[in-house]
Amino acid sequence: MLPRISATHVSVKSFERNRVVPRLPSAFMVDGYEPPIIEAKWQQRWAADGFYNVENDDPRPHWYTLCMYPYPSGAAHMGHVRNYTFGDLIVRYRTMNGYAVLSPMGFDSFGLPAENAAIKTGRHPREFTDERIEMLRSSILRIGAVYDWRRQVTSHSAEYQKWTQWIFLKFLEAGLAYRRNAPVNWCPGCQTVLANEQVNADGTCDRSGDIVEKRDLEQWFLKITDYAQQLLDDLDDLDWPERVKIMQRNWIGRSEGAEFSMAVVDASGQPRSDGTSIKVFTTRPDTSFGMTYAVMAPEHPLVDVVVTDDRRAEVSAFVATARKASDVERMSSEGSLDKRGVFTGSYVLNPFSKDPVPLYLADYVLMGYGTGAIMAVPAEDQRDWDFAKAHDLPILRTIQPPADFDGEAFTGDGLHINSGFLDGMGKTESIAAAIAFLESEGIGKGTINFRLRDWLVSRQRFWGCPIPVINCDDCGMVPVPEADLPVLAPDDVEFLPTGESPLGLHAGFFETSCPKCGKPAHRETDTMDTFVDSSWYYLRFCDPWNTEQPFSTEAVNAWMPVDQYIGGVEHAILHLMYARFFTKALSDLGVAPANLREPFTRLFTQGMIRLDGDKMSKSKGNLVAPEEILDTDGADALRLAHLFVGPPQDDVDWEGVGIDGCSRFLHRVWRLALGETGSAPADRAPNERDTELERRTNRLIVKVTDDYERWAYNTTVAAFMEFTNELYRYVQTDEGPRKATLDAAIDTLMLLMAPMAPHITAELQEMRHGDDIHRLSWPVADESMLAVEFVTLVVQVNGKVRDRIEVPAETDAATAEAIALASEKVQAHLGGVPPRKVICKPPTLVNLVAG
RNA sequence: GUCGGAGUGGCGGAAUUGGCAUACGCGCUAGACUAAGGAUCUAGUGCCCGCAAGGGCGUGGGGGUUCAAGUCCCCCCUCCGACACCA
Repeated sequence: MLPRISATHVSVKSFERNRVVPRLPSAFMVDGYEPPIIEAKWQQRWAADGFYNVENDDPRPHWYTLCMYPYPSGAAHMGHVRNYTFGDLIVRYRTMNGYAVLSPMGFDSFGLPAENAAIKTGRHPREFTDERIEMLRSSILRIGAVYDWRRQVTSHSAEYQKWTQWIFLKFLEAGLAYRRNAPVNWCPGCQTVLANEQVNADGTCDRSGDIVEKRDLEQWFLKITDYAQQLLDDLDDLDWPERVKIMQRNWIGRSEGAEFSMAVVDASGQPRSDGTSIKVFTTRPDTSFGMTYAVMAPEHPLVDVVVTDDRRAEVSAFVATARKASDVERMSSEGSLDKRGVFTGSYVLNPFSKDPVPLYLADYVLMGYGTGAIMAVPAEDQRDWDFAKAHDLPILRTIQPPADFDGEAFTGDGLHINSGFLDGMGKTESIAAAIAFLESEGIGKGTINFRLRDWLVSRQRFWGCPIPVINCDDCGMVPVPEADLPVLAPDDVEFLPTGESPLGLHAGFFETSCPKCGKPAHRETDTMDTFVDSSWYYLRFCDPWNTEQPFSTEAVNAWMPVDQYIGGVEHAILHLMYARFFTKALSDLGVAPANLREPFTRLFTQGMIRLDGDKMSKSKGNLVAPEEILDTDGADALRLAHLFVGPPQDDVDWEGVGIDGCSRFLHRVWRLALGETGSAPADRAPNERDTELERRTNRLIVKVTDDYERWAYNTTVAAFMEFTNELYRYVQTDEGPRKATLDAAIDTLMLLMAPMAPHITAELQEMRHGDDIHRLSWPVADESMLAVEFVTLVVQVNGKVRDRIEVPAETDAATAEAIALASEKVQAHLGGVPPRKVICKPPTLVNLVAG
């Protein structure tokens, strides 16, 4: 019987035509291991028997394993294979350890590719998406991963959209969702707004190549900044990779400082009649005496007020340029700082020195951070230094730099000078004193600033979840009543290559009536960022059948928080931050349980797959398709290869993934388990060699269990190979194997390998014993068999290994020293002189320090 | 620029707590089986000197701590990733 292999790989015609050697299972002719056949068999059985479907009231202890739900891009690629291999082995391992494991799968099914395809082909994105979901689903099945498919969630389904919109309305009601004008990326070629990820690094449009501009448009935001401090604080308790936590901390960007107002004055220090002042934020209020000018962002609302008439023309020109400038131009103007700022003609009064200092506009000050204006202290800030040099502004040191300091701005700590009442103080002390001064003067206070901005969630797109709001000329913005949810995008739409969302052009969707007054009104045509969908899907998995609410608190309590979340490190910031924000907000709104403050207890971020150093992706055209390997070497070999290639968190180069070695190993296991290698087993009392193998078997249980717990899967596979090599030697000895010993060794190996190579172990277990390996319990080592009888005593002279001696494991220090000194090799290196010092770590090491 | 991660044989990597560097696999070499081998089995394989016994060197580079350093400390180099004017 031939294994089922797709015709293109074995047909003689294709062989001759392509002159390519077809990829055949390396050893299928010599043993009965035919992965495509047994894998299909077991996958069908797992799908049919529902063993991995779990109920919320399952009496076993609960465990929730989740892989980040994928965007349905078609057949699975190697990144999926890697991700789901990790997830699946945990599901199977935890199940064998007696847990009820929730392992759901769903699809992040809104997004641009489907919409772009619709524009290209005219097909509705839903059709396209549903098709892709089926492709991905079936190729995930072929990896052998098991899920509770009853719980599948797709973000474009009507039910899911209904609850996404319901949650949005809750946020709106609570003031967590709001609308305001914001600058967005506008592509003049496509006549539409672009998401940041659609803008290339050089500031051009991903699709048309036009230079993207900034435009002000009404946009929807979610108030994640309300949670900035909590999002920062709660990171500490999460069992997450440290680098992800660091990235999140940096993204939140908390900084302590002070905020204070300065009166706008003329050159002589006379305040304006309207009493205008500007507010600045600084982290270094202690350096205020060194402020020799101040700067506002070009977008600052007071620009028009403070600019003097003689400067107006120049300032207006500067503001216009700065606003129009793309990010590219802003960056390329580096080095020409004189052109990146302009004097307003006004001054502000330095409240510390009481001196008037010039007020500038410069594009290095951002409206979106702090107050949009700064005090400039060139002596202690390098950007201010550079700007001061370019504009011939004075520089006054307020901190004494060390004698050997040869830099420009000095940002370190030191004693204050030229600083009035702060003179002689260090940094910490003077910051406190400066804040106290601002407060006593009533012009400022200590404040905390975050870099984190509110989350812009509106997208001018069709293929996303519509924002459930109606705009009425009389009533303004009116939420869609809950009974009318979900608001769904229409089916009969035309996709034009203009880039404009078809929702606004579709009268049936756009034209509606106001739920409040009943007059004609218009639907909101913006849809939500797909990150909104992925911010709560893990909650829906707990209760996917609920038609009354997005999920019940009981169901969520049964599983949340996720015990193990697995995904790519590319989501380290946005997705994980948004999901954490949603969990906290839903908890505060009473939708999620009050005590659920974090969604993901443990996070694992896997490395990327590269090909010759490049990130493997469809757009780069360097994909290695898993299908071919699944058709030949099989899913188990592919899974093992992914696990064996290196530590799970590291990036891997596809070249290094050794399928052949893993396939060969599985064939070896197959032949061993079915007695196709070595001498016939005998029934006998255990001899020394048998007992040693039993000890090794028990040690393997300990080693592998430990490895599973600490994600050291590459060394687990190595241990399996090592053990199998040992068994080969064992069965090939003259006296042959002892049946009971060999069977126990192989049975144990099967159990330990089952989560990683689920098909072959299931098949062999069934052939050997007629039962189902995945329903058996994880093995426990026999403590009495873990002892080691003999160990190698390493003898060093001056730290260099000079001899190795087998000694009983219970050898004590004195004996070890005596044995070491008795070694001829050691004596030769000591040169007959007794050692000056002896370090003894019995029973494995003695280091003799020569005199 | 700032922050983070990494650098070990020809290659992927192992060494969990400062204690035998290079487990396991790939590749390569030799042998066995064979009509044949891109199958299978067995053995060898860090580099240098040496017939061998043995010796020397060796974890990006330089210094240090220690009886002992891939592992700890300081400086430097290279590569990768994230954020990029955040006051």
